[in-house]
Amino acid sequence: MILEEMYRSGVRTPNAAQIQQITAHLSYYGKIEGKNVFYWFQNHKARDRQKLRRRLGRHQQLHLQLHQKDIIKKGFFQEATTQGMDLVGKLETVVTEEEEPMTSAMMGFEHEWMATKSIGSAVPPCCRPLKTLDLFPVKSTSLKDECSSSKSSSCSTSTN
Amino acid sequence: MILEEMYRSGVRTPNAAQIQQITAHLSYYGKIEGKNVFYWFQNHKARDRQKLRRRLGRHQQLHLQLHQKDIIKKGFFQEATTQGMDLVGKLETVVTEEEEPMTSAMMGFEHEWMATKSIGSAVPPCCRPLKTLDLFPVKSTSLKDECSSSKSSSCSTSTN
DNA sequence: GTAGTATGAATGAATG
DNA sequence: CATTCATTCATACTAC
Repeated sequence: MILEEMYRSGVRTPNAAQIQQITAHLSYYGKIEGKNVFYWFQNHKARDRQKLRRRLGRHQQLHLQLHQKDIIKKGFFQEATTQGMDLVGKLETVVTEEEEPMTSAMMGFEHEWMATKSIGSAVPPCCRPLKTLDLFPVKSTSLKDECSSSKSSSCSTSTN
Repeated sequence: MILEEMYRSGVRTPNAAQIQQITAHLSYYGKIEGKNVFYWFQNHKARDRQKLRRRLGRHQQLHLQLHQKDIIKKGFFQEATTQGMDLVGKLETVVTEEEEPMTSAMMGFEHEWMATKSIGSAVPPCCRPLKTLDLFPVKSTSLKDECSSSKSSSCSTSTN
Protein backbone atom coordinates (compact mmCIF):
# COMPACT_ATOMS: atom_id res chain seq x y z
CA MET A 1 0.00 0.00 0.00
CA ILE A 2 1.29 3.31 -1.03
CA LEU A 3 0.18 5.09 2.04
CA GLU A 4 1.76 2.69 4.42
CA GLU A 5 4.87 2.74 2.38
CA MET A 6 5.10 6.43 2.73
CA TYR A 7 4.22 6.26 6.33
CA ARG A 8 6.94 3.81 6.96
CA SER A 9 9.21 6.06 5.05
CA GLY A 10 8.53 8.67 7.59
CA VAL A 11 5.78 10.68 6.05
CA ARG A 12 3.37 11.66 8.71
CA THR A 13 1.79 14.92 7.82
CA PRO A 14 2.17 15.43 4.12
CA ASN A 15 1.70 18.89 2.81
CA ALA A 16 -0.60 19.89 0.09
CA ALA A 17 1.87 18.95 -2.53
CA GLN A 18 2.45 15.58 -1.04
CA ILE A 19 -1.22 14.98 -0.65
CA GLN A 20 -1.85 15.95 -4.17
CA GLN A 21 0.78 13.64 -5.46
CA ILE A 22 -0.38 10.76 -3.39
CA THR A 23 -3.91 11.42 -4.38
CA ALA A 24 -2.99 11.51 -8.00
CA HIS A 25 -1.15 8.30 -7.62
CA LEU A 26 -3.97 6.61 -5.85
CA SER A 27 -6.48 7.91 -8.28
CA TYR A 28 -5.37 5.17 -10.54
CA TYR A 29 -6.94 2.63 -8.28
CA GLY A 30 -10.11 4.47 -7.78
CA LYS A 31 -11.77 7.59 -6.78
CA ILE A 32 -9.94 9.37 -4.08
CA GLU A 33 -9.61 12.85 -2.84
CA GLY A 34 -6.96 14.72 -1.07
CA LYS A 35 -8.90 14.70 2.10
CA ASN A 36 -8.92 10.96 2.09
CA VAL A 37 -5.20 10.88 2.08
CA PHE A 38 -5.07 13.56 4.63
CA TYR A 39 -7.42 11.73 6.92
CA TRP A 40 -5.58 8.56 6.42
CA PHE A 41 -2.38 10.03 7.65
CA GLN A 42 -4.10 11.78 10.44
CA ASN A 43 -5.76 8.66 11.67
CA HIS A 44 -2.76 6.53 11.23
CA LYS A 45 -0.60 8.83 13.18
CA ALA A 46 -3.20 9.31 15.82
CA ARG A 47 -3.57 5.61 16.21
CA ASP A 48 0.08 5.12 16.54
CA ARG A 49 0.25 7.76 19.14
CA GLN A 50 -2.59 6.15 20.97
CA LYS A 51 -0.77 2.90 20.97
CA LEU A 52 2.34 4.54 22.12
CA ARG A 53 0.59 6.42 24.79
CA ARG A 54 -1.34 3.49 25.95
CA ARG A 55 1.82 1.50 26.03
CA LEU A 56 3.52 4.02 28.14
CA GLY A 57 0.61 4.50 30.38
CA ARG A 58 0.04 0.84 30.66
CA HIS A 59 3.49 -0.25 31.46
CA GLN A 60 3.98 2.91 33.35
CA GLN A 61 6.84 1.65 35.39
CA LEU A 62 6.22 -1.97 35.67
CA HIS A 63 9.36 -3.67 34.74
CA LEU A 64 10.89 -2.30 31.66
CA GLN A 65 13.77 -4.55 31.12
CA LEU A 66 16.60 -3.00 29.32
CA HIS A 67 17.57 -6.01 27.38
CA GLN A 68 15.11 -5.97 24.57
CA LYS A 69 15.98 -6.47 21.05
CA ASP A 70 17.49 -3.41 19.56
CA ILE A 71 14.52 -1.33 18.99
CA ILE A 72 16.54 1.68 18.26
CA LYS A 73 17.80 0.56 15.01
CA LYS A 74 19.88 3.49 14.13
CA GLY A 75 20.12 2.29 10.62
CA PHE A 76 16.70 2.81 9.26
CA PHE A 77 16.78 6.48 9.62
CA GLN A 78 15.85 7.57 6.19
CA GLU A 79 14.71 11.10 6.12
CA ALA A 80 11.22 11.46 4.94
CA THR A 81 12.11 14.24 2.63
CA THR A 82 9.51 16.40 4.17
CA GLN A 83 8.49 17.73 7.43
CA GLY A 84 9.46 16.64 10.81
CA MET A 85 9.06 13.05 11.51
CA ASP A 86 8.87 12.36 15.15
CA LEU A 87 11.35 9.83 16.12
CA VAL A 88 8.68 8.34 18.23
CA GLY A 89 6.93 7.49 15.08
CA LYS A 90 9.76 5.33 14.01
CA LEU A 91 9.81 3.68 17.33
CA GLU A 92 6.25 2.68 17.22
CA THR A 93 6.73 1.61 13.71
CA VAL A 94 9.10 -0.94 14.97
CA VAL A 95 7.23 -2.04 17.99
CA THR A 96 4.00 -2.41 16.21
CA GLU A 97 2.09 -4.96 18.12
CA GLU A 98 -1.38 -4.42 19.29
CA GLU A 99 -3.31 -1.32 19.72
CA GLU A 100 -5.53 0.13 22.28
CA PRO A 101 -8.13 2.63 21.32
CA MET A 102 -8.10 4.09 24.71
CA THR A 103 -9.31 7.56 24.89
CA SER A 104 -6.15 8.81 26.31
CA ALA A 105 -6.21 10.79 29.49
CA MET A 106 -4.97 7.64 30.97
CA MET A 107 -1.55 8.92 31.48
CA GLY A 108 -2.48 10.73 34.58
CA PHE A 109 -0.16 8.52 36.50
CA GLU A 110 3.42 8.97 37.19
CA HIS A 111 4.81 7.14 34.28
CA GLU A 112 7.94 8.41 32.77
CA TRP A 113 8.12 9.72 29.31
CA MET A 114 11.78 9.31 29.03
CA ALA A 115 11.29 6.03 27.40
CA THR A 116 9.58 7.76 24.60
CA LYS A 117 12.71 8.57 22.82
CA SER A 118 15.32 6.86 24.80
CA ILE A 119 14.66 3.27 24.45
CA GLY A 120 11.87 1.50 22.83
CA SER A 121 9.18 0.34 25.10
CA ALA A 122 10.14 -2.90 26.64
CA VAL A 123 6.95 -4.64 26.06
CA PRO A 124 7.13 -8.32 26.64
CA PRO A 125 4.22 -9.78 24.79
CA CYS A 126 2.98 -11.46 27.86
CA CYS A 127 -0.62 -10.76 27.16
CA ARG A 128 -2.32 -12.31 24.26
CA PRO A 129 -5.77 -11.07 23.61
CA LEU A 130 -8.02 -14.04 23.51
CA LYS A 131 -10.25 -12.18 21.24
CA THR A 132 -13.89 -12.04 21.94
CA LEU A 133 -14.82 -13.80 25.02
CA ASP A 134 -18.26 -13.86 26.36
CA LEU A 135 -17.90 -11.02 28.72
CA PHE A 136 -21.24 -9.81 27.72
CA PRO A 137 -23.52 -12.77 27.21
CA VAL A 138 -26.11 -10.53 25.81
CA LYS A 139 -28.81 -12.30 23.99
CA SER A 140 -32.17 -10.85 23.59
CA THR A 141 -32.33 -9.00 26.80
CA SER A 142 -31.63 -5.58 25.62
CA LEU A 143 -32.29 -3.40 28.49
CA LYS A 144 -30.10 -0.59 27.61
CA ASP A 145 -30.76 2.93 26.69
CA GLU A 146 -32.70 5.05 28.97
CA CYS A 147 -31.85 8.08 30.88
CA SER A 148 -30.56 11.06 29.12
CA SER A 149 -27.12 11.47 27.88
CA SER A 150 -24.95 13.88 26.16
CA LYS A 151 -21.33 14.31 25.72
CA SER A 152 -18.89 13.50 28.41
CA SER A 153 -21.36 12.11 30.78
CA SER A 154 -20.08 12.45 34.23
CA CYS A 155 -23.17 11.42 36.04
CA SER A 156 -22.07 7.89 36.05
CA THR A 157 -21.55 5.80 39.02
CA SER A 158 -17.98 4.97 38.76
CA THR A 159 -18.47 2.01 41.01
CA ASN A 160 -15.33 3.17 42.44
CA MET B 1 -24.19 -6.90 33.62
CA ILE B 2 -21.76 -4.36 34.69
CA LEU B 3 -21.47 -2.66 31.41
CA GLU B 4 -25.13 -2.27 30.87
CA GLU B 5 -25.55 -1.12 34.38
CA MET B 6 -23.10 1.60 33.83
CA TYR B 7 -24.60 2.41 30.53
CA ARG B 8 -27.94 2.79 32.14
CA SER B 9 -26.31 4.90 34.74
CA GLY B 10 -25.38 7.24 32.03
CA VAL B 11 -21.91 6.17 31.13
CA ARG B 12 -21.46 6.46 27.44
CA THR B 13 -17.89 7.32 26.84
CA PRO B 14 -15.95 6.34 29.90
CA ASN B 15 -12.58 7.83 30.32
CA ALA B 16 -9.47 5.87 30.71
CA ALA B 17 -9.98 5.72 34.42
CA GLN B 18 -13.47 4.41 34.01
CA ILE B 19 -12.36 1.92 31.50
CA GLN B 20 -9.62 0.76 33.70
CA GLN B 21 -11.95 0.24 36.59
CA ILE B 22 -14.48 -1.59 34.53
CA THR B 23 -11.81 -3.69 33.03
CA ALA B 24 -10.49 -4.53 36.42
CA HIS B 25 -13.91 -5.53 37.57
CA LEU B 26 -14.56 -7.62 34.56
CA SER B 27 -11.20 -9.21 34.76
CA TYR B 28 -12.63 -11.30 37.49
CA TYR B 29 -14.83 -13.07 35.01
CA GLY B 30 -12.24 -13.57 32.41
CA LYS B 31 -9.64 -12.08 30.29
CA ILE B 32 -10.55 -8.64 29.19
CA GLU B 33 -8.75 -5.59 28.10
CA GLY B 34 -9.50 -1.97 28.20
CA LYS B 35 -10.12 -1.88 24.54
CA ASN B 36 -12.88 -4.39 24.90
CA VAL B 37 -14.69 -2.13 27.27
CA PHE B 38 -13.97 0.80 25.09
CA TYR B 39 -15.38 -0.92 22.06
CA TRP B 40 -18.34 -2.11 23.98
CA PHE B 41 -19.35 1.36 24.91
CA GLN B 42 -18.60 2.69 21.52
CA ASN B 43 -20.71 0.10 19.83
CA HIS B 44 -23.47 0.24 22.32
CA LYS B 45 -23.85 3.92 22.02
CA ALA B 46 -23.55 3.83 18.30
CA ARG B 47 -26.20 1.18 17.88
CA ASP B 48 -28.40 2.92 20.28
CA ARG B 49 -28.19 6.05 18.29
CA GLN B 50 -28.64 4.11 15.16
CA LYS B 51 -31.86 2.65 16.36
CA LEU B 52 -33.02 5.94 17.58
CA ARG B 53 -32.17 7.57 14.37
CA ARG B 54 -33.88 4.89 12.44
CA ARG B 55 -37.02 5.32 14.36
CA LEU B 56 -36.83 9.01 14.11
CA GLY B 57 -36.29 8.79 10.44
CA ARG B 58 -39.27 6.63 10.13
CA HIS B 59 -41.50 8.91 12.07
CA GLN B 60 -39.93 12.04 10.87
CA GLN B 61 -42.64 12.54 8.33
CA LEU B 62 -44.95 13.33 11.17
CA HIS B 63 -43.67 16.65 12.11
CA LEU B 64 -40.39 17.28 10.55
CA GLN B 65 -40.00 20.26 8.31
CA LEU B 66 -38.58 21.95 11.30
CA HIS B 67 -34.98 21.12 11.14
CA GLN B 68 -34.76 18.20 8.87
CA LYS B 69 -31.23 19.07 8.12
CA ASP B 70 -30.19 17.54 11.38
CA ILE B 71 -32.03 14.38 10.73
CA ILE B 72 -31.30 13.73 7.14
CA LYS B 73 -27.73 14.36 7.84
CA LYS B 74 -26.66 11.00 6.61
CA GLY B 75 -27.26 7.31 6.98
CA PHE B 76 -30.93 7.71 6.57
CA PHE B 77 -31.35 6.30 3.17
CA GLN B 78 -30.81 2.80 4.38
CA GLU B 79 -34.05 2.87 6.17
CA ALA B 80 -36.31 0.12 5.02
CA THR B 81 -38.69 -2.26 6.56
CA THR B 82 -36.43 -3.27 9.34
CA GLN B 83 -36.22 -6.93 8.77
CA GLY B 84 -37.66 -9.02 6.05
CA MET B 85 -37.12 -6.64 3.24
CA ASP B 86 -35.22 -6.76 0.06
CA LEU B 87 -31.94 -5.33 0.88
CA VAL B 88 -30.87 -5.22 -2.66
CA GLY B 89 -32.41 -1.97 -3.55
CA LYS B 90 -30.58 0.23 -1.19
CA LEU B 91 -27.01 -0.64 -1.50
CA GLU B 92 -24.68 1.31 -3.63
CA THR B 93 -27.13 3.05 -5.82
CA VAL B 94 -27.05 6.07 -3.70
CA VAL B 95 -25.61 8.73 -5.83
CA THR B 96 -28.31 11.27 -5.77
CA GLU B 97 -27.25 12.93 -2.65
CA GLU B 98 -25.83 16.29 -3.30
CA GLU B 99 -27.34 18.33 -0.61
CA GLU B 100 -24.83 19.63 1.73
CA PRO B 101 -26.22 21.18 4.85
CA MET B 102 -22.81 22.35 5.75
CA THR B 103 -22.62 24.80 2.94
CA SER B 104 -20.10 27.26 4.08
CA ALA B 105 -18.40 24.93 6.44
CA MET B 106 -17.59 22.67 3.60
CA MET B 107 -15.11 24.86 1.94
CA GLY B 108 -13.56 26.07 5.06
CA PHE B 109 -11.85 22.95 5.99
CA GLU B 110 -8.59 23.65 7.49
CA HIS B 111 -6.15 22.08 5.23
CA GLU B 112 -4.77 22.18 1.86
CA TRP B 113 -6.39 19.73 -0.45
CA MET B 114 -8.19 22.50 -2.08
CA ALA B 115 -5.60 25.07 -1.50
CA THR B 116 -3.46 23.36 -4.01
CA LYS B 117 -5.11 24.94 -6.94
CA SER B 118 -1.76 26.07 -8.05
CA ILE B 119 -0.65 22.65 -8.98
CA GLY B 120 -3.35 21.44 -11.16
CA SER B 121 -6.95 20.67 -11.26
CA ALA B 122 -8.20 21.00 -7.78
CA VAL B 123 -10.89 18.53 -7.09
CA PRO B 124 -14.07 20.24 -6.10
CA PRO B 125 -14.92 19.24 -2.57
CA CYS B 126 -18.43 18.59 -3.53
CA CYS B 127 -18.01 14.90 -3.99
CA ARG B 128 -17.86 12.39 -1.29
CA PRO B 129 -16.38 8.95 -1.39
CA LEU B 130 -18.97 6.43 -2.16
CA LYS B 131 -17.46 3.68 -0.21
CA THR B 132 -14.26 2.66 1.31
CA LEU B 133 -11.50 2.92 -1.10
CA ASP B 134 -8.47 0.77 -1.48
CA LEU B 135 -6.60 2.82 0.93
CA PHE B 136 -6.56 -0.04 3.29
CA PRO B 137 -6.77 -3.77 2.93
CA VAL B 138 -10.42 -4.18 2.65
CA LYS B 139 -11.89 -7.57 2.93
CA SER B 140 -13.85 -9.35 0.32
CA THR B 141 -17.01 -10.68 1.74
CA SER B 142 -19.71 -8.17 1.40
CA LEU B 143 -22.10 -9.06 4.03
CA LYS B 144 -24.56 -6.32 4.19
CA ASP B 145 -26.15 -6.67 7.49
CA GLU B 146 -28.44 -4.30 9.05
CA CYS B 147 -29.03 -3.67 12.62
CA SER B 148 -32.61 -3.95 13.33
CA SER B 149 -34.15 -4.68 16.60
CA SER B 150 -37.21 -3.85 18.45
CA LYS B 151 -35.72 -3.05 21.71
CA SER B 152 -37.15 -0.61 24.06
CA SER B 153 -35.55 2.58 23.12
CA SER B 154 -36.22 5.60 25.11
CA CYS B 155 -34.74 8.96 25.20
CA SER B 156 -31.11 9.38 24.69
CA THR B 157 -29.46 10.64 21.61
CA SER B 158 -26.42 12.50 22.40
CA THR B 159 -26.71 14.18 19.09
CA ASN B 160 -23.24 15.22 19.78
C1' DG C 1 -27.12 -25.17 4.96
C1' DT C 2 -28.64 -20.72 4.41
C1' DA C 3 -30.37 -16.46 6.23
C1' DG C 4 -30.67 -13.17 9.80
C1' DT C 5 -28.99 -11.00 13.77
C1' DA C 6 -26.06 -9.37 17.48
C1' DT C 7 -21.69 -7.74 18.55
C1' DG C 8 -16.74 -7.03 18.77
C1' DA C 9 -13.36 -4.84 15.99
C1' DA C 10 -11.49 -1.60 12.76
C1' DT C 11 -11.22 2.50 10.21
C1' DG C 12 -12.72 6.64 7.69
C1' DA C 13 -14.62 11.09 8.63
C1' DA C 14 -15.43 15.01 11.28
C1' DT C 15 -15.13 18.24 15.12
C1' DG C 16 -12.98 20.77 18.96
C1' DC D 1 -3.48 16.72 17.61
C1' DA D 2 -7.26 14.41 20.63
C1' DT D 3 -11.61 12.67 20.77
C1' DT D 4 -15.86 11.14 18.98
C1' DC D 5 -19.24 9.50 15.43
C1' DA D 6 -20.67 6.69 11.69
C1' DT D 7 -20.05 2.83 8.88
C1' DT D 8 -18.41 -1.46 7.72
C1' DC D 9 -16.43 -6.19 8.38
C1' DA D 10 -15.99 -10.59 10.53
C1' DT D 11 -17.66 -13.82 13.36
C1' DA D 12 -20.66 -16.41 16.71
C1' DC D 13 -25.12 -17.69 17.43
C1' DT D 14 -29.91 -18.61 16.40
C1' DA D 15 -33.80 -19.81 13.56
C1' DC D 16 -35.65 -21.70 9.58
